[in-house]
Amino acid sequence: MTASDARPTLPRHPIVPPTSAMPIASPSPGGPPAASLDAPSVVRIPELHAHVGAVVTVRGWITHLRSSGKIAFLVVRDGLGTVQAVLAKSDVGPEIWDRFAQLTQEASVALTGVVRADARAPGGFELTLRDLVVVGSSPIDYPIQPKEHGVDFLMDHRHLWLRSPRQAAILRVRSEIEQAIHDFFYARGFVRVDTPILTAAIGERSGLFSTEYFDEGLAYLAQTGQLYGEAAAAALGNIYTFGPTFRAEKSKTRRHLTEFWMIEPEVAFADSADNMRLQEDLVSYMVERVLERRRRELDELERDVSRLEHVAPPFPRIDYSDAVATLRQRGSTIEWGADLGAEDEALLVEGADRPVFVCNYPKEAKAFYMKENPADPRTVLCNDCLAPEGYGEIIGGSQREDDYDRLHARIIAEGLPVDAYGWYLDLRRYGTFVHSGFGLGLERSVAYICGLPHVRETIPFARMMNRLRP
RNA sequence: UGGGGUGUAGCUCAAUUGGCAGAGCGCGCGGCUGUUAACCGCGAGGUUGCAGGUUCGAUUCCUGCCGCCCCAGCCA
Repeated sequence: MTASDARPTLPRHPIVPPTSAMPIASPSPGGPPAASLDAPSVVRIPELHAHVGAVVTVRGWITHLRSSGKIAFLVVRDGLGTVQAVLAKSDVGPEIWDRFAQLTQEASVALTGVVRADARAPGGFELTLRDLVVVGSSPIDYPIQPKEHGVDFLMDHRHLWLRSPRQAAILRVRSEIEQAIHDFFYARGFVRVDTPILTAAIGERSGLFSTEYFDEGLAYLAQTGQLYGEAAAAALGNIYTFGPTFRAEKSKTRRHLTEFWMIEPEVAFADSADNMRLQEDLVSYMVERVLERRRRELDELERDVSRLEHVAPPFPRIDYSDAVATLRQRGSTIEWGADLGAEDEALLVEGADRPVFVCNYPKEAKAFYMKENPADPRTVLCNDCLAPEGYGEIIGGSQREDDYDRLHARIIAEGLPVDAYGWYLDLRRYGTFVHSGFGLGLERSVAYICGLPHVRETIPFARMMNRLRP
């Protein structure tokens, strides 16, 4: 089975403007923002520049307070941006001045004032206050200060940590990547298929979470939607799944979560080479979208974007056997047949300016459903996609075994319960077809693109061995 | 699960050979009309992770346990 070399191009026209904050229409039904003190329009902070000279209201949370006797500064965050407001005692009278004195970090407020361009203000614009209303007060013990904190403390206060600019930037990039993935597949005619989270024992065999399931015994939280995706590919041609997945492995590393999000495309009549082309196109598009639309967030994260700008097809392809030879030359003690260790992966990708494919691993190192390599039956038709800068595996993919007898034999050889795989084997009985797919780890991809040291910051509320709350 | 590290004020961290428990930030009070993690003065704030041992005396040395971090394995 060969694939066309022609690659469909994605539509370049953005679906939404490439800004970090969408313009929000004025809630006043009368039309354009009014500059009247009687009816100040509510404005989102990124839009303030369009209201210079007008009286507007900004609603948000206090992030910082500074007072200098008769003049005061407060910084407010509305979720889309931050702006400094200035309060002069002589301008507002004692009542509002007293209200300022009672403000605390993270109190929610409505600030009304005149928008002014001022070089002394962070961001270039500020609000000269005329009125200040406390919407929700905040006790003085808000735990997160504008200073360094330890990771454990921050994770314990994750529900509040999210409010910090860095964390908000990460979540914006994550959302952009998710949207880019949907747009990528939609443009190529893929159908999104949602696969079950509660399953009977099936799929890969390492740690599974279980729960009681009525009279059916134990149900397991899905580790992959792939097998279901294969069934859907025979119905729809090109599909992808996008959802949470669960691993009860006792992994404590910067690359592991017990609950993470995975994108699993499955393509009918695609071989392993087609599969890798799809992977490099997808990863490149994700990076491109973030570079194009989330520059501000990458700046906030101090990401070295030059490390992302070369990410484009084709990615280098290294055969597993060649990789082992290269690694041994560079001093690794790896033996043919073993999976690549983290150190080996780093060594292989060293100096690469884009992700690298390692192809066709030994059969013993990989899952039962991967298709035997006709050119070297010791190996299977598969690939890992290794991100540079030490981020490691962000994708694992393979061509699937489409021969009934071989698949049946592999299930037996692995000691898996054949009964449970009856429906999966059916896919090879009723019109078997060459097909391939892969699993892309969302959190690892976000960590790579954002340049983060640990996946725990790439998801709003990380689930790890020792972390179930908040 | 294995290897390495770490645990002291709300937070981030000091504490000499085993000898009075400290600083910065935050918080309270006072001062200051352009601050940028503002600044200046005063003040409150401690079961030194837990249990035991050595010692005249333990934050410091020893044993056990617990939490967390990093690395490895499993994987995305």
